[in-house]
Amino acid sequence: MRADARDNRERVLRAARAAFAEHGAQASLNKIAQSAGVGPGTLYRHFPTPGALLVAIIGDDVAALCEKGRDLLDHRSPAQALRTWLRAVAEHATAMRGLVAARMAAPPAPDTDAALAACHERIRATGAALLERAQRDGAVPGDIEIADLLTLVNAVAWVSEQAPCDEYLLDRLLALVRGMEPSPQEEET
Amino acid sequence: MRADARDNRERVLRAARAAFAEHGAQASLNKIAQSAGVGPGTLYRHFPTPGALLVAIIGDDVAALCEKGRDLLDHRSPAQALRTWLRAVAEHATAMRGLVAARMAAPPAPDTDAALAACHERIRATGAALLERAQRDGAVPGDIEIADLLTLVNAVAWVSEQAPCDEYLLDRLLALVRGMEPSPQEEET
DNA sequence: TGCCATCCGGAGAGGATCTCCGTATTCTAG
DNA sequence: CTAGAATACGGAGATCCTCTCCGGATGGCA
Repeated sequence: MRADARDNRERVLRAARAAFAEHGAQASLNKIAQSAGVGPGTLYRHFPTPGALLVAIIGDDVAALCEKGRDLLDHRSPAQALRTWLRAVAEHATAMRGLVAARMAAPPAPDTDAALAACHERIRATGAALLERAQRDGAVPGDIEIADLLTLVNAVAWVSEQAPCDEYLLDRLLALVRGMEPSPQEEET
Repeated sequence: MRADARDNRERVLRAARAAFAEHGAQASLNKIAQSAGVGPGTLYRHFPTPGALLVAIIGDDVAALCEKGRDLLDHRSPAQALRTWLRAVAEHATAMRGLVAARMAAPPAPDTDAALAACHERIRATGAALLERAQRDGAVPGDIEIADLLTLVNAVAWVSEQAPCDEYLLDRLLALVRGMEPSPQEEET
């Protein structure tokens, strides 16, 4: 890749991050290109599909979530570790303001970009380890599947950001999920 | 209202129902007007805001849900009555293909149309009666609030329609909600 | 330094939302 | 029945968005 192309790619990515943080998923790709100082053609050449842009933006965050999940495998309370991690997933999804929700909430469809599917899989595998540990511990019902749990968490994150005026909605909704009931003593890590 | 205006309003409503059923929330209002045989100006005069069109479309369905809720108050199992009704709410939301999700999933914000807020309130009141009955019966934890429960159900409905290939996703996700665990013997009404 | 593969950027097609206002139609009063 | 007033229609058009295409600029290599 040529040096100028690499520069432009970085600038677009920075602009996209800022735009999505401010306007949510309905940020105009046009304006992202404009605020990055490139033409629309350049944006679409670097990121042909919305999924490509999404993966480029959240790739680092996904890695961070997976690492946090690995760390939490050592937590003394498996159930709390799972809850803490799922809450981090939800918060991350909320921070992306619908960008994640629109593309990642549901399980991958057959036509999903391969890179996006890979993100899904990494999150799923991390969550599966935490869930299995909590289930072996007996703290979480055994009939729960990680894919459904993640889908539900994403849905909760999505709906929470529809009501930005209610900052506790996310926590209340998470507490409505089986296996996510907070114990009074426990606090987050 | 003039007779021709009333006719046009009905035609727009029919076209809108069909379009939303086919294309989901992102149906083009332009094409709705076109398929109704009216100009865009006419559509926007009758329904100045998206909320107005939504309320006109789902008004009847909301009434039907409330009536179903009243009927279920006589059901022998309060918990199952609540579950059955919430599933009906979710199915209705799914049938609207994102139209409801986009506008009704979250609690009403201060700037919500009054009519839309009224729909919310009618659903909430119906659900509150069913929930309270189930809670008195001891079958559902007492710390659950109906507004949160409905928000969660709407979120579940929204995410389920993102994955149309998985027809059981809605039921699996609902089963993940506290107080919604199905008992093996019970069946729906 | 000069050439070529690579990349840029903006014009523009196509489509959506929403507004405005001249025109047409319905209703009503005489 | 008719004429005027009130009401409603509808489409042109302003504005924005997505996405494509290609002439021209530019970086990297021999």
